[in-house]
Amino acid sequence: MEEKLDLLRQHFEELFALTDDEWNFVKSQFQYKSLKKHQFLIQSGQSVDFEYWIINGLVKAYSIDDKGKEHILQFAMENYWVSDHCAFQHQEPGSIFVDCLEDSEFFCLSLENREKICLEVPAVANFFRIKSNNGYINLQQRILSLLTMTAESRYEYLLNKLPKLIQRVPKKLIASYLGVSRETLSRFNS
Amino acid sequence: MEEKLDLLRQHFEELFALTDDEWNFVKSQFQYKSLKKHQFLIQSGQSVDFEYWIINGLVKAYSIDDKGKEHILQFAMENYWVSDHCAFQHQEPGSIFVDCLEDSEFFCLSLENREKICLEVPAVANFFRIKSNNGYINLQQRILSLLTMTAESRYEYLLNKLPKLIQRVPKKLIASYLGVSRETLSRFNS
DNA sequence: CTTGAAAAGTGATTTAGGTCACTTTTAGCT
DNA sequence: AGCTAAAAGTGACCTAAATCACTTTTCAAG
Repeated sequence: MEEKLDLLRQHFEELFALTDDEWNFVKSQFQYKSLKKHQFLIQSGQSVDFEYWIINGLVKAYSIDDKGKEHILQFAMENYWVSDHCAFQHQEPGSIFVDCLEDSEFFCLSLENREKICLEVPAVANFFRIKSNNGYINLQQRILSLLTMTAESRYEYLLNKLPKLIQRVPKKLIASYLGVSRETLSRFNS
Repeated sequence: MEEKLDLLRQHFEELFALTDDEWNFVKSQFQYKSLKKHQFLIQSGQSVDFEYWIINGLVKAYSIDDKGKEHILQFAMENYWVSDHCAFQHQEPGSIFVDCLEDSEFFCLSLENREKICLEVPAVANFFRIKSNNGYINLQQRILSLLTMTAESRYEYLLNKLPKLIQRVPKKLIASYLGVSRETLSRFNS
């Protein structure tokens, strides 16, 4: 477990250094969780008590529309953060599902503990500030790609940007992430 | 000018209180800017030296595709923050335009000054952390709406969510924000 | 008030991508 | 290795929305 916590410390310290005292306080606020492929991390309708840092593994976050179709909001793997951020932040029942595409391990942070470490340790507040800002930037680019690009060029773009992800994820899920049908995606490129 | 700065202080203090000393330091890091309708705040290809808090007025942030078509990323009015966040954060030439739909006033914050006040005043770091997180949540919802809803229901949704905005903005810009053609939007509801 | 430009509306036509139905391929599990 | 189920490919057809071309309405500036 200590090595896994070290990975998390490294992750924090990519942006801002922490003293040993600060880190010992910070790490005590996380709890560990492990899930097998196909198990759920978050389910629509249930409370969302944590945001999750992924130690290793791969998950998908998605919503299900009225016709039962799944729409992928995010793929998240090792070193990523994932949650139903909206439900988590407002402490209300979630509206999306997150489940494991591979066996996965997580460090879990409650809202209360997140606010505690952010107020106690300014470096952590700054860490989450920069992380959220980067996340915002990524989503803006995804929105622009949805507004400006054809489904085919969004696919090419993703192939370039995250080639490793494409390997690990069935194409029908990629299709759902891109907002295109499985059949149409299958007719792309060659 | 002091009243305008007071508005900014109130904006910060909606989330975290500041001492007078902190505020005096923070406010000294902003500069004022005023633009008339149709003037540009940010232009594609140019450096993006600031992020902007809008004192009053209304702007649109958009990109232009290869066919010259405009795609609206964001409308921003009083109390909103706007920039080409990607270019600003990475200090590289911008790829979007921001121009004024109405006469507008701004407080401008450089990256250097933002980092300075965030490191100096933890409440400010926490302010931007929460703001970015909320922004992230909003963009996730917009992505979901693009993936799951028809153009018509996105329009109805926007009518409910931001009725005041619809009043202030020509419908062809709303269409561009929703990712639908002007003509198609015009055929909706009635 | 007038007038020129921008915005909005509308019909006709085209098209990207969805849906349905079925086949082929691939990947896990005993 | 053999079997089942999921994933991927493919043809035929359909539809939401784009595009094009034009008219009507609204608005702002002299």
